[in-house]
Amino acid sequence: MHSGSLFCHFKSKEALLYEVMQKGMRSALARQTIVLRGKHDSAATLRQLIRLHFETLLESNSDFMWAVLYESRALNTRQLRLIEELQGNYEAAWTPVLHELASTGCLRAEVPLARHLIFGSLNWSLQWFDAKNGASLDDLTDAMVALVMHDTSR
Amino acid sequence: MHSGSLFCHFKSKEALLYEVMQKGMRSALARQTIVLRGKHDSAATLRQLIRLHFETLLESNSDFMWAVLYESRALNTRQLRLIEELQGNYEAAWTPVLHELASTGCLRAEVPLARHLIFGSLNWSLQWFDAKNGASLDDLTDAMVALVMHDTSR
Amino acid sequence: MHSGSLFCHFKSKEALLYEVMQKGMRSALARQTIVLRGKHDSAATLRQLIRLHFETLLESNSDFMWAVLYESRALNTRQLRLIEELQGNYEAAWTPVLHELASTGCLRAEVPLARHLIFGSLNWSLQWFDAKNGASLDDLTDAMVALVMHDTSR
Amino acid sequence: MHSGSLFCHFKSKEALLYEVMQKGMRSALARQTIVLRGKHDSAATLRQLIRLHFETLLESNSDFMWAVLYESRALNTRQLRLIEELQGNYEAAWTPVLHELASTGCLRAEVPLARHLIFGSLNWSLQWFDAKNGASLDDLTDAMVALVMHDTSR
DNA sequence: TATGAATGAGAGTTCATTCAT
DNA sequence: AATGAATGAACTCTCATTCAT
Repeated sequence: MHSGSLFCHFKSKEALLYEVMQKGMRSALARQTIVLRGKHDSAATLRQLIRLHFETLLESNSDFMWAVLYESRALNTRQLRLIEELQGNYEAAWTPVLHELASTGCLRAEVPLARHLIFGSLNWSLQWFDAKNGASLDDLTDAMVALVMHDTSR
Repeated sequence: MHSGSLFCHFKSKEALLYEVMQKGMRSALARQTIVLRGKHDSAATLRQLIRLHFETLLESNSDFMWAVLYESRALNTRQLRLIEELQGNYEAAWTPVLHELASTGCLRAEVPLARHLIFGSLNWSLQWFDAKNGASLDDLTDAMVALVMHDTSR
Repeated sequence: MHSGSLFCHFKSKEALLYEVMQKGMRSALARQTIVLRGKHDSAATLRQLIRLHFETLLESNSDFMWAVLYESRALNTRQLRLIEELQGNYEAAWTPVLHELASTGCLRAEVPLARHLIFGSLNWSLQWFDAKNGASLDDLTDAMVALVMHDTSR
Repeated sequence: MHSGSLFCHFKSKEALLYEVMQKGMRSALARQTIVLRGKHDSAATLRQLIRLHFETLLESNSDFMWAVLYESRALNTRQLRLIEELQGNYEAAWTPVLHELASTGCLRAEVPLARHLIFGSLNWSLQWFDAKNGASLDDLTDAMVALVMHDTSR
């Protein structure tokens, strides 16, 4: 692409960034909503949310999450507020699931902090995950579930 | 500071960044080494490592970690290699502790992935932690330990 | 009009500008020539020239004069020379009329300077005249004649 | 001067333009105020105002007037409003002088229109005046006074 | 002939760096 | 060592022009 071509389609670089982030977040929210509509026990739901979030972060068409997580400072105040609202809604949907797991002892940390810590684990994968070699998204999901889901069977 | 003064002390902005990152990482490594020298069971050691890492990330004199985690792309290849080596050493020191915890069933995920996921939880706190209100570093440490350390008493 | 359509009709934006300026100036010259052909005393002729020039400047189909007066720098040398020649012819036609008025004492300034000053008064109206409210072109013409035509009746 | 140097001294090209226009207009207003303070008959005052305005337009350090008259569209709304206020004050100061001359029959056109037409004559000199050859500012002043000041002695 | 996405030269701006003081 | 004006490479953006449809 050449220097001026961007501006046929977007008013500014900022506008492109905003569009990408916003469209991406709406799509991620929509996919997450579908998962949450399915009737499953909360442990299965958490596994699905984790798996979906890894997809949202790491699949080839998911560059927007890098922008959402690391380029927000390039937005203006109004744009930032909307993106943060979308992120807020996305993360808020995890809270009831986490509460249910906490109530049954599967999750052993205060929910608000646990949510931050869990999203940290997931989001940080953008920094080190390499699709070419090493673990698959299923491996990651298994590891994450094993890491934070406590056993209550005994 | 005035615009030209930086260059009395550093060859370039890149050199300053490198100096800050390198000094910070060496100091973090030194403090971590002291913790690891103490004789404790691995559960207590992990708690101390977590607590120390939160300090390294979040205390007022710890801006260097933000640079290490988010500004590495501004370094040249040689500098980057050394910083990554220091980070590698820092994180590698956790591996034996995690292995010991895994062997006793306290840690229920494959160690290499678990380490990445745990560092993700911790490092991500830079994005949301606010010293002014909310949790303390002790709260964070408690939550993190509760989240990933499994109960083996029963 | 759409962005590419202009170039079906003109080689360049400059060519369009030149066409508009040139056509407009030729038409203005033609109308002025008709006025000058009529047999009138020089005072009446000046009034007609002034009135016609206000029309040429300010009527709705007269945007070309704005281009002639303020956009000439966008032309190339050859184009500029022709437009300036047309302007020169247009203004030169006033000289005999002004000389006759000067000879009878109706005009009290050296003709070459007077011509510049008079065209200044007229041309400047493009900057402040508002057809919607305020004076009419007749009002402007009356004011201009009253301003510069001296009384010789006494 | 090189491409970036401007921005050591001004926030933007717009800010430079505004500074130049504003400083220039304030200085022109100050000089005009001094002239108006002197006690003279209105004919002499008008001559002084005309002479001073030609200086303001045409002397070597007077490029700001070109900006005020032809580059205002490059300002933002707030800046434009202040510059137009300064211009308005500058031109308003002529009104009492013109009224006095109109009342004695020296000026034979309605004052508001006469003021516009007179400023047109003067301002237009920027388009054609050449200091190197031809008339002096005194010549211009004489011509302008002769053009519009009517004789009441007879 | 008309369209509108793509082009690229040029303008405006930023910022790390240099340099005279 | 400290200063801050000047530099120039790189970036964002505009707009006249081209071109495939």
